[in-house]
Amino acid sequence: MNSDKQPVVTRFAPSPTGFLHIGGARTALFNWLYARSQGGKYLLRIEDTDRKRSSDAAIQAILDGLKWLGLDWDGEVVFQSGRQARHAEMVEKLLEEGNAYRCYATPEELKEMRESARAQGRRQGYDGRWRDRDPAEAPEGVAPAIRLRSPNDGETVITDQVQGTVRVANDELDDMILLRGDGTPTYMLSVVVDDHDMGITHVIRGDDHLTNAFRQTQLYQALGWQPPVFAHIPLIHGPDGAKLSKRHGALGVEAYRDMGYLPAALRNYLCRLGWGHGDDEVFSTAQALEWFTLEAVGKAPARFDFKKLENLNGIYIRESDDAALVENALPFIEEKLGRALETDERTRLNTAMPGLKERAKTLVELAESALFYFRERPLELNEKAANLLTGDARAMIGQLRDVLADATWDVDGLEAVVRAFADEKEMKLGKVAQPLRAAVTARATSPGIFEVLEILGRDEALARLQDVAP
RNA sequence: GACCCCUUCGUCUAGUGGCCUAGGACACCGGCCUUUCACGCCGGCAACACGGGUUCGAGUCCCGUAGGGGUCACCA
Repeated sequence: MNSDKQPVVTRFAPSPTGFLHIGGARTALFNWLYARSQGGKYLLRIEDTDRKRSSDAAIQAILDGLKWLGLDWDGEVVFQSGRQARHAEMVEKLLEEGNAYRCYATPEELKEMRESARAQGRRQGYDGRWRDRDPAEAPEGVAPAIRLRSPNDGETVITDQVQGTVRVANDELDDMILLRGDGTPTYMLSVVVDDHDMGITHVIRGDDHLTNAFRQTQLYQALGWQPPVFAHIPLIHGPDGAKLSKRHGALGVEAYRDMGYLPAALRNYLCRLGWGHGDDEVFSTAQALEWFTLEAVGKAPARFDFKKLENLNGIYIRESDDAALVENALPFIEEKLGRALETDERTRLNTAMPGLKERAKTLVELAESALFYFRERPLELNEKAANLLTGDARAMIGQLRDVLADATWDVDGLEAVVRAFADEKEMKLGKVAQPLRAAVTARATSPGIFEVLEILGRDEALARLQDVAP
């Protein structure tokens, strides 16, 4: 597909003003998928040009989030803040060639400009008042910003891999600031210079950047550089249909981790948001790698649906192997329990896992449902369990305990005894099994009760029965 | 407001002019299985925003309308 061209290089370029939110995670995923599927490189660049709004904690959260998601990047992380000299150098070149100019307009002036433009219903933006003005007229003591002298005629066209051909009239675009009055580079300048210097061939990002792409294209042209291939992917929206952002309901990926979602499930789900491969719903990352193309990315924004993620996560949990699930669920269990699990308890957890994982959609649910195995007697009954253990039921449990004491302690042996007991009492199995479950697990739902009894062990199980018997 | 983008079941989507009386998945509602809850299986509900064209034929192409979204900083 790309055989006669240079190798693909993509990048994910978050600004460290907060955690890695779900939209960013998907952008990273798509960049990663595209680069990896093309045999190219996927780089990471932290856009910390605005030092005031950036934080080390945010940088760490982003790195951690990407690692947790399994989106490993090539090479060293590039910090944009470390490249300011290079950015300024390019502006110098632009200035020399007459493609940029100094602008002495004050913030107040600019504000006025915007307000009157809005009032008159005109395009908002800088009016170019210093574009051709003699620098000799520069006011005293004002540090100028440097603006790009962008074309006023014609149009700028982008051939976007997702959005198609998009064009805008050049007079819609004002002269953007490249270097602030204090000499620091703006985002527009930095991205272009960095993407160029890093050899980025494909810029895949949220389509909230689509309009930026026009300005950036003009900058590329002024610099005499070949613009990268653009692919603006639609945003992820919240349930209300509005852009999901840090200040609008978006959660950091660590929140998904804490809610007990598996990285593989989240990757799979994110793939299905805006991209698809026919009717395929559940597929591995390896398969996504085989199938992924930018062409198949849709143009319409998608809403985030927790129910579907949850369903997918349940599938991944069921398909996970027991040992891995023990590792993954352990932190959740220990946190709820308030203590670490002993070695033999971990073994028990592993043994119980097939029954547990069948009915959990998240690691949190999995942990919750496993707790009864490790709680200490006497168990605190939840409401439903308490309702099950009526006076009659407790009396029955007392008798059942005695017959159970002589049972062969495995699933078959236990089931045989309980069924015989129910027959003898002329009770339906459920009438016996439910109180039994309540007594042993302190809940009304659990894995198969005979399996639970076996895993719990004779002594512990009988003691728990004794606890609720009259 | 200006510019740009979008529009198939509640949600994610398949669909690239005839295979569509529109398919799948999640959710929802029934049923089966069953010691509970899940799982699994079976069945059901449910959509081409609207209006004009083009065409023998339109969910698919064109135009318009409506609705939604994004962007308009010396933020990124």
